Amino acid sequence: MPKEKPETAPPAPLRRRGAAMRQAVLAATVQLLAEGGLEAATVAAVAAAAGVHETSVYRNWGSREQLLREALADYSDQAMPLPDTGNLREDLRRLLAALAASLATPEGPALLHLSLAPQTLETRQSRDAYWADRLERAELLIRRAADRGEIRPDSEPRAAVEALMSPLFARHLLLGEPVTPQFLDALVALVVDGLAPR
Amino acid sequence: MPKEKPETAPPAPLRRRGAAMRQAVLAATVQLLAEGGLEAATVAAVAAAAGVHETSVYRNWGSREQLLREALADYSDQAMPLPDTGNLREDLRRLLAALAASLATPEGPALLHLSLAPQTLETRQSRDAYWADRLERAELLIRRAADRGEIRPDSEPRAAVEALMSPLFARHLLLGEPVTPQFLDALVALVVDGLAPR
DNA sequence: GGGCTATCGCAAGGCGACTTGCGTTGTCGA
DNA sequence: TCGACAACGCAAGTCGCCTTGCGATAGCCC
Repeated sequence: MPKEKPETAPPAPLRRRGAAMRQAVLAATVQLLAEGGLEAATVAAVAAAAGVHETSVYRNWGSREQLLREALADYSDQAMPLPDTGNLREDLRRLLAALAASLATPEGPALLHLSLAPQTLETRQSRDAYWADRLERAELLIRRAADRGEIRPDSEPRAAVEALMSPLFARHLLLGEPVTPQFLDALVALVVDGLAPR
Repeated sequence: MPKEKPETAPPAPLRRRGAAMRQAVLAATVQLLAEGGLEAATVAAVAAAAGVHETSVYRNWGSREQLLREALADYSDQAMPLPDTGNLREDLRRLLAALAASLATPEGPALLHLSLAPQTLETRQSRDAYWADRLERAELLIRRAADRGEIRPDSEPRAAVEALMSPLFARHLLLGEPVTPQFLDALVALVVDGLAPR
């Protein structure tokens, strides 16, 4: 028994079009993704759940990859806060904890895995931009600390950010190890010490 | 014209079996992988190149994933040297440079991508073990430096190793950025400073 | 309200991964 | 040397991803 939004849709339109259809498909995708992970969200399953034909999915998104990408982009964008406590170590701890938490949801690994599937030139560019943006936002924390004189001015924020964030990805993708608070603390301590004035 | 090992194989067996067949398939896999990357190494292509039927591949390896995994494992195992120059910074520089170089070959990304394909419990365990082993070997460099008194004794080698190696993976997998010598230097400098006595 | 067009449903089909049942051939041991 | 059995080839078929051509319809504009 399919759920119906209690809206002004009396007998439910037999054939949804345009934005309504896209919305339905994206919603179905997110739901299947959350329930059964990546492999549950086949195009056929999504189309059936959305009450839409498979062809429409391909016409609107081009491929399964892009469908999942867009569904996840809609869903997980406000996942990286920019704390500003006035203390670099604390800022970094909070940022990384938030990132680790979002990676621990069912959608986190799905987003990661999508990011590394074989790609075309254009999807690869948007992927690169997506992650580069996330790194840049984290760099802000470090630059602010530099402005405060908390760290030495000749440091390389980019290297520090990658040294901090990449291990979280690697633990999920390659090591299969959880990101413990202890590990996070050790990581932050290492990098903050590395940035500190001598 | 197929190459023949100059051995005691007079008219070349029309139907290779056992070890001979496995060898031929693995060799064909590595070659296709190096030539055309992951997507070129389809099961049909590998089987054809090896002069073997597709069915034999599935009977011997179970899946394409495992075939590629085994082919790469055979191929890329002696890729992580353990330098011992007596200087931590130099040791790390060499280790990471070697790792970056091996990731820059056609087989490098293939190995990475295989490592994160959806896995069964057992393949995931062997993958975790594979990478954990590589991290542990790198930890040795840091422990030796600790023994030499080059860094402070209460440091966390594990966090340092992950902070150093993970960015190389992440650049390949998520950022699509090359690992430049400058970046490597900045990374090593950051971590070595973080480990140094105050 | 009637007509037009972009959009959608549908059927058919290709491709690659993977499976299964059966016929065929190597190869090793009696 | 000659079976016998394990190992391979072959054919047919399933499933998921993806494409294409055609007919049907929803929705917007007049």
